[in-house]
Amino acid sequence: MTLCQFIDRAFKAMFERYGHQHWWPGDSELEIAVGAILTQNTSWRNVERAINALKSRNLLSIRGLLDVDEKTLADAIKPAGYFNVKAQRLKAFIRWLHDSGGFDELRKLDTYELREKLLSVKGIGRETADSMLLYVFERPVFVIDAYTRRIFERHGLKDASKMDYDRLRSVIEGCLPRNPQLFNEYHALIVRTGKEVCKRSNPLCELCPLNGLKID
DNA sequence: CTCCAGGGGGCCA
DNA sequence: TGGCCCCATGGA
Repeated sequence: MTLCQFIDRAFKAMFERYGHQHWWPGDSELEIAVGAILTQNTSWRNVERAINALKSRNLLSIRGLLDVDEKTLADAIKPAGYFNVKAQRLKAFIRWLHDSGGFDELRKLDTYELREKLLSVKGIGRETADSMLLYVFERPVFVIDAYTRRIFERHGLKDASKMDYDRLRSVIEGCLPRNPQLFNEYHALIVRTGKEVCKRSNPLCELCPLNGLKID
């Protein structure tokens, strides 16, 4: 099957298996954005602990993150790992967010400009920027992560795991209508499928809902 | 014990 | 550009 056929059928297969994922888990724009930074190369379970710690210390607000010193912040987010770099990244992000006038002001920018601005913040790379664009700002951006690369590679897209981020993103986006709701559900289903059955340690993926789907 | 998890920056050829 | 190393906790 073609790449676009695979993309279409894969979504249907994953959705039939797992249903609506209700992403991004988080009660506010800020919580989603903070979670996007904290989850860099880190299990979501550990991120939840760090977010809960931030909440219990009343730090999960723009004011709170702006005022807290980096060492205190690092101590609070310890369970998420890389706590020193992530404390730096959160501080850099929150300063930028504040200086930019907050989420409401940033929403006025077009997607391209907003993406460039996000990428200019130290500690926000392409995946983190795209996660925020999709799940905070509801823009039709397809998030590429390790699960996405692995699944596409396994199902016949050669070198998907090595392909340039933006190239893979545009290839996939080219097969889909620019619908933020669809992109939201699609990425969430990929992560769900990756966690559930298509792990790196389980290349056979016998229970994978995508079994039998192959790109030519 | 080892491997991995919803990456990104710095450095160097 | 592309490869390598560093960051760090907690579960399997």
